Amino acid sequence: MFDEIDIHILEILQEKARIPNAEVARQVGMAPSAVLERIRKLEERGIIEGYEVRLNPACFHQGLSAFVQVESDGAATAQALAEVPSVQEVHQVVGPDGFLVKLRTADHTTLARILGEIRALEGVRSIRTQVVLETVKETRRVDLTEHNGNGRH
Amino acid sequence: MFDEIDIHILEILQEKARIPNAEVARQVGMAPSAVLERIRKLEERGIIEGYEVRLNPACFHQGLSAFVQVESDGAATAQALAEVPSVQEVHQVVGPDGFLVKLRTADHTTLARILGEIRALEGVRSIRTQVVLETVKETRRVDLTEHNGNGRH
DNA sequence: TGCAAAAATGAATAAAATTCGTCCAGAAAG
DNA sequence: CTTTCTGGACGAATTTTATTCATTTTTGCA
Repeated sequence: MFDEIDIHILEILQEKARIPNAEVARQVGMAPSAVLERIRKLEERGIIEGYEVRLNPACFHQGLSAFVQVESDGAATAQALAEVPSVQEVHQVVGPDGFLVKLRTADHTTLARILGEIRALEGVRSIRTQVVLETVKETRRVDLTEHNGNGRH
Repeated sequence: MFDEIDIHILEILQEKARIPNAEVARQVGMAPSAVLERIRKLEERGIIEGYEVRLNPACFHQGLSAFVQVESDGAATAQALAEVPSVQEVHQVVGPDGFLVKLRTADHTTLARILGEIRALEGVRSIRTQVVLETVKETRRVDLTEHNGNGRH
């Protein structure tokens, strides 16, 4: 599905996505047009899903994170959870009808309100909340180092 | 710290970060040079932390997610957890010396191995694992809609 | 080996990034 | 009430990129 040059390109983009294509070409030692072609194909194949800006949450009154274990009747709840503002992630986990929800709010007051909303959702039996004191690591990077050379998919 | 034009710019970049600056300028109805200036200042102030490519984890043998509750002696463990490959997030949570770890692996076999590694870390008393069956929502976007107009910080 | 498909190249052109002198509006100072 | 100062925004000029495409090179495979 991709070779070591693609991996190299992806590493560069993973480091700094808003970089000119010509600069990527320089770093991988290829013509800009060839690199452009490769990137386009990576996008077409869905290997690259998109490009995003990483914002500092604290600058937008979103400094408080929490995880909520939601025990619920069924999968219908997932959609409702996903639509709650401040909810960033909803994962269905193996076990007793559980969802794990990650959310971001401004402060404890807002958190309390959001938790109230979640508890009131149709089908929610109980919730257990874990407030984040400090985030030690938070990345979404994919480890590409082990993909050098092979790359079948 | 930023005004409604900055918000507009950030919304555009949040949607699609690898977009030409000239196009952003068009959308906000300003000169490209002015938009460039604003984006640079947002970067300098740390409001924009960076730009990243979003890759499809399934294409890189990272299709299985799990959350691990780690009960540990102290904060020293956090760093060790953060350094484990596959660990994407480490959060210190309020409660009995707990860390919440999010990780990504290829399959159950690899997961089992990683869990073994974590259990063996210095200071780790016990772990509880929740395997993700399905991820319903997963975003890192900041909700900018309520920041229109004010923007003090 | 040799063919066909895929990928890379390099040149040409259109578009974008970047720089910078100028201008304007609001704030602060006189 | 004017003057001065300051921060943005503008837009022209220049450098750099993006993009296209015809041509060449490489690759996979019969």
